[in-house]
Amino acid sequence: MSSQPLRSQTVKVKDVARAAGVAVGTVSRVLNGHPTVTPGLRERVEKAMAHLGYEVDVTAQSMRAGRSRLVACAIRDFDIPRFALFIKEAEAVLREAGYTLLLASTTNRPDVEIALLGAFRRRRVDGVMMTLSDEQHRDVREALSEAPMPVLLIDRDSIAALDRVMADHREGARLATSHLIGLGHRRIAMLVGDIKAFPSRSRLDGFREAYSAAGIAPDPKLLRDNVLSSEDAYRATASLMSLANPPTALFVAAMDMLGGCLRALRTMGIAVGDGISVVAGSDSDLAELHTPPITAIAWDLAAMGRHAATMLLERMRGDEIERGRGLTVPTELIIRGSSRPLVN
Amino acid sequence: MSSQPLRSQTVKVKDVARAAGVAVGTVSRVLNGHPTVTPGLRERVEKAMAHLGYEVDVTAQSMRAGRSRLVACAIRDFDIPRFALFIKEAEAVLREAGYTLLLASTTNRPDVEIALLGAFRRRRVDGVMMTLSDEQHRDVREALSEAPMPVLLIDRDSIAALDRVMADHREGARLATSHLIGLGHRRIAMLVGDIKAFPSRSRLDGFREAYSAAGIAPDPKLLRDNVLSSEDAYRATASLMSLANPPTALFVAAMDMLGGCLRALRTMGIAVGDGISVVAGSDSDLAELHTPPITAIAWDLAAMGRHAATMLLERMRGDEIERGRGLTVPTELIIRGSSRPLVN
DNA sequence: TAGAGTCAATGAACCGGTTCATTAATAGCT
DNA sequence: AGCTATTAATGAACCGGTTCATTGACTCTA
Repeated sequence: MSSQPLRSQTVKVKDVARAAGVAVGTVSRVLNGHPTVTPGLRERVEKAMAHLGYEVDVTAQSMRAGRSRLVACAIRDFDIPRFALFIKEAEAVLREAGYTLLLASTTNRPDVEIALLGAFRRRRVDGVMMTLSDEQHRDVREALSEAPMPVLLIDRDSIAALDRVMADHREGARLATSHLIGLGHRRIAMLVGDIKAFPSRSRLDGFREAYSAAGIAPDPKLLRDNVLSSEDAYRATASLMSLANPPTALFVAAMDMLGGCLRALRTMGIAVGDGISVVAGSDSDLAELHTPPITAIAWDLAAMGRHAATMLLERMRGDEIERGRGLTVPTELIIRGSSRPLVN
Repeated sequence: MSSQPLRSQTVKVKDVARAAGVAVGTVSRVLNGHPTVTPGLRERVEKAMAHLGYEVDVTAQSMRAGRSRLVACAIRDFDIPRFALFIKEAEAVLREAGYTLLLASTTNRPDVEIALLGAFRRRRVDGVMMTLSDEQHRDVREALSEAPMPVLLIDRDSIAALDRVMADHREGARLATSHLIGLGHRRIAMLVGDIKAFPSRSRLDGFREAYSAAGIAPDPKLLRDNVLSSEDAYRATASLMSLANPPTALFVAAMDMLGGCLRALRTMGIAVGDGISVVAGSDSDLAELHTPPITAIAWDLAAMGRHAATMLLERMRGDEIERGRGLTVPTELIIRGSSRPLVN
């Protein structure tokens, strides 16, 4: 105890071994909690490590082991409030299990998705969770099938060989649409995102299912897809409300697009509830606290994040599990004041 | 071109070298774009790499180089909508420069912050950007000063030796408070987060500055600190409005706490604007689209993210720059309908 | 007491790149 | 032609851990 702990920068297992009077193999075994180490020796090694301020070099461990204890998460845009919750919960579960989360944005482009998968395998990432811009894209599917590490899809379903965590958007959309039809609405406009991806596709399915269950048909002119930004939602709403025969209800099914829609209605002087009924495809403070409060579809993104991380951990552990498990989180409709009976 | 590209899994520089009829050193130099390679050889090596499906092992590169091309971002809670924007922009700048972002949540706890710094250095992370729960915490400061990689503080200012990117919360709060005082308000309640951290501390400074500039003193009973969750905001608002002599204006200065506050006001049947003036410390869809719209302080978090990444890149590049640069992003007050003249 | 069996400890080899001292080839100059 | 200067290419050594065949000490049994 005479000297200061040395600069940990340059302390290696070899130095610890020398200080403790053991072989490097023994230090390594102490480091990894291997059981075949005599308690006395273990203590001596641990003392030496503490005294020298030893810190293991994870890059060296990774290179030797061929794995990195890194899990990558690539989503189309993490500037989506609800997605942050997903990531937060997934990160907590992964860190608890000794993994570190690596984050990247795909900007919803197939070429970026492919490039990122390449970057992840070069980094010897142990697992990936990601969204896909287009589930049918050939090159992306090829890149996925060639990936040496397990990949879990976030809110995507069309690759049966992979694990998937989804929300039941179809049921949510069906509930929302039935609710509006039940209130007498027949001309319901729908704003969705990219139909090539699962969430918008299944929302559209649910929408149509509700219509056919009621024995009526939706007006295709009232459908707006590819609504991916606030500005898109603003424009779509404005154009819909400018139609000669405008909709009586607006189902803003794309995630986080309510703001743009409400902005347009306000600009045009259309009152939510009275002038038009509105249902949001995802819940938010805005939906809850708007006047009137907005009826919305809700699901547990925190649970989705936890499930995603847990499933991926099981897969990385190499547990004997069937290939391609799909887990669907339920959706519910929270009825508020923005959806009202149709008055002639 | 007779055979299929081989499994890249096991192709190493050695294999590429053999196939191209060159030494491993040459392959390495081609890989890294080193200039001293004859064009003909370079092409042969590149052909061999493509044919064999060669992929570098980044963990091996990291171990040899002692750096990882990884930048860590640790913030208290990334389930804060505006923060997602910061991360998104920072990630884009970093990826452009060849770095990958590593994400972790500190849950605003010093022990987690210290543990994460340890994990980052063991991973040979090249740079860190992070928030701090308590800028004066001794152990955290020690861990920071011992960090071998550059660290940039996000919205923190008290460690002059480190690079920092901040928002001008003091000025924002001063503007907001002056605005309310100008409208005749004297009993302004303030909800802030943790005073140990820069944002809340400087907001409080700005608040007091506005009061003293007006030659009056705030009522200390109307200050609520440690408002860190929606529930905290709800309770703080409810308790303030239940006072015998309640405030006439509410300055919800903590980030993203407007929802909890509005929920409490709605529950108590107090009308925003008429019953009480409200100013939000951060802008949002909710603030903009509420009825009435909420006066709010805004700043450019995307720019903060870009600046943070850029400054960190400069530091990692080892540019000759002064130690501890601080960059402050301006704040502005967006006046909307929720802040009204005091009527007696 | 000799021999077999058990098990902790050892340390060289290995993971897959990069680096750099050395070698070889070429160009330039007188 | 002969010598030097310049530059490309080589490949062994190295980065810092982990692994595993081997060693050696000790226990147990006959």
